[in-house]
Amino acid sequence: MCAALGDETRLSLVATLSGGERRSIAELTATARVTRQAISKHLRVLESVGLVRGARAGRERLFELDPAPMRELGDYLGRVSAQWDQALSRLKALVED
Amino acid sequence: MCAALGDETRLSLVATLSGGERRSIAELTATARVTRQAISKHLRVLESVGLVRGARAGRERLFELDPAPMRELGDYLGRVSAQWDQALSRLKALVED
DNA sequence: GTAATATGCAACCTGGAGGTTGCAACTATG
DNA sequence: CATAGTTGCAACCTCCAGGTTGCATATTAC
Repeated sequence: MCAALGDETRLSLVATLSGGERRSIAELTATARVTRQAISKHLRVLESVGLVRGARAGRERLFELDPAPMRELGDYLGRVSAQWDQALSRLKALVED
Repeated sequence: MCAALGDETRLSLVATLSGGERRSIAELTATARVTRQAISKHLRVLESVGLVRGARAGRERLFELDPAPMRELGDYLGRVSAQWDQALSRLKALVED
């Protein structure tokens, strides 16, 4: 269930899109080492998770990064690290005392 | 390459072991929904990554959590979240301005 | 010694993620 | 309209993590 960014190809897609400009599937394929179909699949996954938005524009389909979930991810990491701090101090207390 | 805690079984193993007491494979299997062999494999993986330590004790093999990598993980999360803060402000600047 | 317990080892099965290929459909351009 | 470019759809392939089963090995209990 590596649902999102565990994959290298997918991560590089997000990295490319984090440039801020909207890219077509063909463009995104150009800089990748896999088939257009593979890219297309990944984009669909990323879109279904909400990390990315795609919209038709003429005969091509332009994708852009959706910053909202990124911000959520930031908050999440913040909360998680806070929990970790607590968990770690508990663990330390348990082990080092 | 879901190397460590992405898996449910493995995560629950760590959770159980975070109780602090050393557990045999049989004990760990008792509370799990999979075979002893599966548990054994998971423990070997966790051991190879350094999250867990196992040592023979008579005819059984007792496993305990190794807190050190957990602490490292905490530090790591801290650093990552810091990087995220920076990345997010850059992203925000890019999008919201 | 013998039986029961706890583990190790090895072969095998399975589902799904990541890729590819081939073809059909739509759009722009001349 | 014909043609080239961009995408969608579907079938197929391969690899491997997670599991299972069966048997061998060690250790304790009797």
